Amino acid sequence: VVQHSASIEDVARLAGVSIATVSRSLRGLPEVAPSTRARVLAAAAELDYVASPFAARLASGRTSTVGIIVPWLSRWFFAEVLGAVEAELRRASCDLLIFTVGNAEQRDAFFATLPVRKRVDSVIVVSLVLTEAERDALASLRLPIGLVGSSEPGWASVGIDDVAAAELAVNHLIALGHRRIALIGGDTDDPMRFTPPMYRRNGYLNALARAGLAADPDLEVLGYFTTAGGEAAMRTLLAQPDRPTAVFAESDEMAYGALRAARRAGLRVPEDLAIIGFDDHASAELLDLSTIRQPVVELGRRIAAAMLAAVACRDAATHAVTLPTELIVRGSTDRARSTY
Amino acid sequence: VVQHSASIEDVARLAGVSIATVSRSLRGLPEVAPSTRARVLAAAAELDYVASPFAARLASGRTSTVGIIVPWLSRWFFAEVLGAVEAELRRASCDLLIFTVGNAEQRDAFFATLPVRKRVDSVIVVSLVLTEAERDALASLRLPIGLVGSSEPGWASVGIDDVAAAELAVNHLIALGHRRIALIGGDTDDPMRFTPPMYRRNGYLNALARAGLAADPDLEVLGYFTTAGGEAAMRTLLAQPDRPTAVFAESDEMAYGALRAARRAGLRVPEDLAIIGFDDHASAELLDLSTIRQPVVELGRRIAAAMLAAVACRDAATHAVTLPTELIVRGSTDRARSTY
DNA sequence: GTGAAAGCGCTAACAT
DNA sequence: ATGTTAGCGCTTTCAC
Repeated sequence: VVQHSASIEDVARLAGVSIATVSRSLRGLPEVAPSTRARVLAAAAELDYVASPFAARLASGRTSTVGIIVPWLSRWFFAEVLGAVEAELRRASCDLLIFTVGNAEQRDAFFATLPVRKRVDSVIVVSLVLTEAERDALASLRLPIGLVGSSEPGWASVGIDDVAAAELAVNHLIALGHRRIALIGGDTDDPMRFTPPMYRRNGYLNALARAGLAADPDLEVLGYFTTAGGEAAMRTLLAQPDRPTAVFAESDEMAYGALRAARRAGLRVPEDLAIIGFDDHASAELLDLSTIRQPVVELGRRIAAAMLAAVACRDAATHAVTLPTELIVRGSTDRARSTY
Repeated sequence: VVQHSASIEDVARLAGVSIATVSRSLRGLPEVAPSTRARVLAAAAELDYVASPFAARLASGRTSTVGIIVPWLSRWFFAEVLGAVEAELRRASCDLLIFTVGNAEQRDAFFATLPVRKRVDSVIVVSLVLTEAERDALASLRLPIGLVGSSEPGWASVGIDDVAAAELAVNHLIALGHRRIALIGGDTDDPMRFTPPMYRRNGYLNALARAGLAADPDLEVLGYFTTAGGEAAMRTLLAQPDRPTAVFAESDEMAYGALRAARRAGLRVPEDLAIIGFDDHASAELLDLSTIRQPVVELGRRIAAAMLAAVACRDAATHAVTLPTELIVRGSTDRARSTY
């Protein structure tokens, strides 16, 4: 005989109370006599009782789970955010449901069918610029929505100031005396529409303008946010007659590719070519790459907390929070800071 | 008025059938007339109906979710496995519940309370060597269990042959003529007990023995599976009077640290010091690091498929699958293979 | 402070 | 092939 695990009725019987009292005691509701609660807790412990979450969810209408939509799981930034979100939710014993939408097909499928329906009570969207249709689709859920890396009136969001951060990076290059500064970026017309490329490019252009430097379209090359793409982009840049002396890559991974291309071309970094990235990815210190650090874990923690709060109070949590970034100078832009 | 989303009754009414028929039609059960099914499907589409998973789970007793226990989310290997598992489960419209147990406290809490109880119908454990108590705790769930990176009689598992793979790496160094070969490893006595350190160290020792080389305890240093740890370990090794000429690091991330320490010490790689890692981590190619490639995505895909199969048929899926690894020779051991 | 009872929205056994 | 009905295991009013 398969031993059926204890139900609320078993606990009620053992404690000599009704199931309503068991429910109230176990959830810590106020209107229970301390002595009763103690008896119930003891009975529950003795029977090794855990409530069935599905029964509770069905009865209460609350799902105690939040959905999170991410482009990928295995890229550093997303894995880091996800870890922070998971940790924060676990503390509130809330479940996390992950949806990866790494390509257009998955993304369209997600917004067409909205597989979160009837199974989460809030949703977090990471690093996606939403189309109007997508925004409407999410809004139709009538659930609290939290954005990481973008913002929307009426919805909670956390992010960094990508424009200002990119300016910080490019200003650093300018301060070092560079005048021909290239950009290795993402596709601002990408149908997948991630947020960073648009903003970081704007920061790049702002910094140039402010320094009175002309923006040269030849110095903007796509790196597609991959190391291989960054390498190809760098090769393209180095093939030009009037080479840049410095490069701002919109992500560290693209910067790694740029570093490699530079090394393969026999250029010294930073003497012949200065390179700065963006993220402060795990390997950036190792590769002695200057970069912009963003508080990745904090982004995840904050948005998770905001969603928990939003579900708790029906109002709440529609703030847009901007977290600070930091310029990290290493050897790829400044020989004096080199760790070698 | 908040518009309550459609329930199965609404669909039944609109289609002019009973709720049982709706349920059968929507789940694709065989005993429904094609014309009836069409009417139901049309009604469901019109009402934009989605079934409540919680009601279905409560009624059926199946949870359609698998739990996965991982040490961390943000390390490359785990993120990669997780992504593969998620993709495979999503295709079967199965949910994934993640539990990170990155430190002893979390790990103990997990096995003490077993928060998967009543909420998953199978569980995957990634890269943990289970204590007897932990194994018993999991067994007490009476659920299909799947292991990645270890194995257990009666449970499904996928992994690589860590011993053989480590031998492959060390044999490569031996073939290049090295005689003093160091090991940068994980702690085999670590209370967290991850699987790789034990096996990979055994492979290292086997290879030495087979080549008639004496194992020198001074050449074994802990790198704790981090880049910083690997760097510290390498420094320790380089400080010795009779330096090693080659190093096998049990992970690429430790190898990165070793590379850095070597560079800082002014040593040429591979001429003065050959370094080989393990994983074929995303940055390994970039850093021109020789390594052992393991089929990370396939590990995840396989174990997920095994769990789905195990839940479908009550028997099934207790196989231990070993996937092949591959020696990747790059410039860190063999100048001729250098990409620079 | 506690209990009785009516659901929550499905599935599955049984009846037709 | 379809309908009826009894749960699944909780939460939550409403009485007491």
